[in-house]
Amino acid sequence: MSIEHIQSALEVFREFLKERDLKVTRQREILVRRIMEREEHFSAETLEDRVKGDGISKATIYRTLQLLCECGLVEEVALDDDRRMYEHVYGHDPHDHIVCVDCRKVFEFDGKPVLELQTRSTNNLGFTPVSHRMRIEARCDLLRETGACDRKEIKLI
Amino acid sequence: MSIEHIQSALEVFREFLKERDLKVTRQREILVRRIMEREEHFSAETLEDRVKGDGISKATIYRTLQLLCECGLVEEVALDDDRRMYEHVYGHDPHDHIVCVDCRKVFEFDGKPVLELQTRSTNNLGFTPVSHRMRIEARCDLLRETGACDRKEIKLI
DNA sequence: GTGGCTGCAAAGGATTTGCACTAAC
DNA sequence: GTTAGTGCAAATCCTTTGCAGCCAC
Repeated sequence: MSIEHIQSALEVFREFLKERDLKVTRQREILVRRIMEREEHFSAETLEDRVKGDGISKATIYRTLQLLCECGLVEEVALDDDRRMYEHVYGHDPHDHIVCVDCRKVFEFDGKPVLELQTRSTNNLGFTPVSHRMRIEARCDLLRETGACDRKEIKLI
Repeated sequence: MSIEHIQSALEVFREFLKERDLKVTRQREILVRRIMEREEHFSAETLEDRVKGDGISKATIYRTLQLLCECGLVEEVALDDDRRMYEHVYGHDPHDHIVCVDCRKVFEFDGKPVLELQTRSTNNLGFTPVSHRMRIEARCDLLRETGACDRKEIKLI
């Protein structure tokens, strides 16, 4: 993500904090930068690695992640059943994830069909849709054979 | 679930155990019965409640749940982010879940469209589909207004 | 100066594990 | 009799929390 985009994400977060009478701290700014500068899924632990040397405690990381989710810059993703995983969604198109059961790599695919399905399923039943969480488990064997690998591919952890 | 269905689920489990040279124990049989006799999502903890008085330890519950998932009688469902939730899928049509963000009730909806989407998305990208996990969050306000509530509705926990 | 924020360490809660004993087969 | 299963308690792992001092505003 470009420096300008990171700046504007930071601006969004500052605005959010101001609205709630919360403070813009050194730690919060560093965390936003470190999150935005990489297109990579992360956990509290891997985020801790990214800010190693910046003197930010684990507790602050967890607390800031909550704020970033409420603010909408970050979302929790259903990649792992043992720990919470996150991604920043600032300027991203909606998408969902495929996890390869063999190599554990994570792939993103177009989320519009899922969103349509979400709208249809809920409306038909008398709900107002809010959000969804989805993960497809699959094998990437065919993918590797054909080598037709032009989509976004992200290695988990 | 009728007594005959429970019996046949038990038979499936016994067969699975035999294939792996594992033993059919009192605890395992009781757990299968208690799970099958209710159409209700459950966690290790609520299952512990269901077998209260049968003298089955927490450790055995966790260990048996793993076996039942491998065996295919039970599946983990993405209902809660804080604990593992399960349902038995023996003789059930494929379905996914809507959780109301207000009242936390859980509703099931037809899973065929999601399965089709799973097949399409993975095949297009060169994967072999395995499974998926999905939860839609929504508000059941409209549903309550219209009272058109003829679908399966399950209260969580 | 006030009120929120941070770091630390301790607490919490779900799940797993080591081990001696018990029970299927 | 052999091998796996069980119960118990301890351990593990992720996440949250209490609190005293610190820093943004």
